[in-house]
Amino acid sequence: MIRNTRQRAAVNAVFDELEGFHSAQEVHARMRAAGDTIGLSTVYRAVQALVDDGELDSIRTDAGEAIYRRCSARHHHHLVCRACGRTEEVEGPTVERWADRVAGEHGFVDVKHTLEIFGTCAACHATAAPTPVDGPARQG
Amino acid sequence: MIRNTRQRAAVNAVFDELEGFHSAQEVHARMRAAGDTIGLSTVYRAVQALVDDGELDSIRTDAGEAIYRRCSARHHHHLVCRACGRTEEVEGPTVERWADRVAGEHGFVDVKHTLEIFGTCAACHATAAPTPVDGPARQG
DNA sequence: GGGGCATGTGAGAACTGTTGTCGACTGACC
DNA sequence: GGTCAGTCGACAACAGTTCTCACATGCCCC
Repeated sequence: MIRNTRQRAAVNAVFDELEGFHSAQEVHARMRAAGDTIGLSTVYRAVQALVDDGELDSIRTDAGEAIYRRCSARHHHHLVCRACGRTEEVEGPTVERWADRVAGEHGFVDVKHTLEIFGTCAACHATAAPTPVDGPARQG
Repeated sequence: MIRNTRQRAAVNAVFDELEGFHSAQEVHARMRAAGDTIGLSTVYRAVQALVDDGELDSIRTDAGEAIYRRCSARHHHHLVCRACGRTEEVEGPTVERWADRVAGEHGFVDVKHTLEIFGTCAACHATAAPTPVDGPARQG
């Protein structure tokens, strides 16, 4: 039996309010700052449950930290500003087809792929800013 | 001044011998097993230096561990078997163009992207095997 | 070839993000 | 309201990585 608890709903609500990707630690800190007494373990559990339910998408930063974002259910990719963390969902049927075809040509089955695009958004390009979300160590 | 040390050359040599992706810990264990007295810190330093030099490519597993592989210099992506860790380099000019175009349409500049394809290779598909290299938590 | 010194090394501590543990709590079903 | 499995929260434990610091050594200059 899966319960609807106050804590889980609260974590869910936080992602409703937030734009872009945020780490579990960040969500925890934000909730504690807002007066919520939720534990860090609970935030991790709630976030993972939401990922399992398909409510959130998770990616890993270059630093190895998992970050999360409320996403649409359909398959898509992310265009992430490495300066402000702003995220756009983008769809690429071309890429899906290409990935499936290439995998098939090499005899691979049960294929999934990860694709994230990192760049500097127009707004941040004008004003140099710090780097909350790291891009890839190397193009690959 | 960057020195040519025995240790750095040894780490480099290990990747010459290895196929597929391997973690720093794994390389360290392998070198120790071979009688080398290299320290773990040194392996991390050497590996990062090689990544900086473009000699190695690094990606993160879903578990957050950084894994490395000797790669060709040109831009490419990886097709990784999640059962045996076998890796194929694949090139996708279609994808490169798509990523640049999409980023451009959203006003993003200085764009880089990560793309990894995870699947089960033909050989492993026949024989169920354990999972040394995790795929993505969710397609994205 | 030898001296000097900046750079690299290695062992282990420290740090960070994440997961596991355990007693207490609580929401759903009766 | 009673029962009990699922959940909570504090904290310990864990894994991967980075930092520290005393010591070693490769390279430049003579």
